[in-house]
Amino acid sequence: MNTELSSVFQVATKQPRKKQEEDATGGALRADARRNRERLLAAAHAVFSERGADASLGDVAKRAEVGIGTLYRHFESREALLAATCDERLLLLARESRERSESLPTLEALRVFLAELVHCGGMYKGLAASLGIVLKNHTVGCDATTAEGERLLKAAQREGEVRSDVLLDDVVCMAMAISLAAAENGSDPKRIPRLTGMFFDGLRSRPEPRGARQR
Amino acid sequence: MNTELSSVFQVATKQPRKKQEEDATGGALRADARRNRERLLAAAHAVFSERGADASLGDVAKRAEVGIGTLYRHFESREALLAATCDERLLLLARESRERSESLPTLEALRVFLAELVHCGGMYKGLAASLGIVLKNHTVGCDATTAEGERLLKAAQREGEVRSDVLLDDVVCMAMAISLAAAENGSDPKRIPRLTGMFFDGLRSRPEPRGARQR
DNA sequence: ATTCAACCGGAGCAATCCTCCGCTTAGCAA
DNA sequence: TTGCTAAGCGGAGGATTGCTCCGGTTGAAT
Repeated sequence: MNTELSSVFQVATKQPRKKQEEDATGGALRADARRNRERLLAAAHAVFSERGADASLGDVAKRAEVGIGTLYRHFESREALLAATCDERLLLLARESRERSESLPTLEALRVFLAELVHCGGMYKGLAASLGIVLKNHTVGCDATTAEGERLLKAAQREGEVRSDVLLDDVVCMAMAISLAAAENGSDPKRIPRLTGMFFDGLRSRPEPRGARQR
Repeated sequence: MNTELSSVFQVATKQPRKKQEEDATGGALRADARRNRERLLAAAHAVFSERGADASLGDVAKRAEVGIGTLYRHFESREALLAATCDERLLLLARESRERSESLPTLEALRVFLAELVHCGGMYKGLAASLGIVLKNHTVGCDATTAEGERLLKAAQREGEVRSDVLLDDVVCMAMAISLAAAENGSDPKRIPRLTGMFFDGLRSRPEPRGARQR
């Protein structure tokens, strides 16, 4: 939680040794390095898919037919690797959300965004637990998703639809929780929409002062 | 994380070998066994307090001046040990809640219960991540807390104050999430009440039909 | 005092994480 | 082509930790 989801903040993501210019996609790498990076990503996706987000990194390296040292050189930590592995998906999430928000009311766009985030947390078993840390890795996808979330939230708040004191981290955290709950075995399938809905209602600005309504 | 908070359900808690009659408190144990059990609990509390809920169990045994085997004989898993360690606290939580609910409106009692649960999740660093599993251990305290939560929730639902489709697990899960968020370093102190409040608003029955309210 | 089920303890195996450093090679310049 | 060297490779190995197993010990009932 687990493993360690003890301290939930940090920054991470450091490319090979120096000169990473071309951002996290690995642009300025030597040919062999680039090839290995791609192999690692593919292997990671495969292994995480079938064994969960806390699979052995040794297995990932093995599957990529690469030394464990190589894995660690490319990805500083499990979270960095996870972030890189989810990158495309997150990028897509952000892009689609942006498009959607042009034809949807802000609040609705935010709701779908949240639902997608929850869904993303279920990408690999156990991913939800570290989604918070993962999103802090400055990957193209992570940054895009974070930015988009911030944008939607701020907009909804400007429109008076959402409590003004809520932070994006609050939202991310709740998305994690919901993903987590969804992963419980024996959990009924309606739980996700139920929790998402509840959370969303709580997010909204209060229409009436509230005190009223007895019993 | 999770360590490892991958699969979140299970039952656990099995006393020594057989004849545990007197429930989890360890009534029918041999004198030496009982003594060791108590030492382990004290040590566990100490170690978990200073190193977090995912501290090495070897350290716990060492601090208790007991073999690691003894630890595992008494507590089947880390979660069982955690549950036993939190037992008193949970028992108190349940008792106080019950008393409180006699002088408070149900909804308010439920709110305080939730807040207390969140607070309890912060008892040891990293405890929140496994609170769900921990509560599933059939300890006196766990059972009492679960029962009390169920009672309050059901009552609030009967009174029409809370959505009728919500389950206790949903509530526990959200409490975990909030505890978790509170543990982030750099997290502002107002986050807990904010999140608890939001969650609570979401929990409540909707007064209006739904569609209404524009903007 | 005798007996034995219950209990103790820690050696030891297995799984992981992550670092460290000697060897290899891509890619550039002459 | 050849030579050079920084960048990259890879895996041995130290350090943790989890958990099991079993020979030896002891409480307590008779």
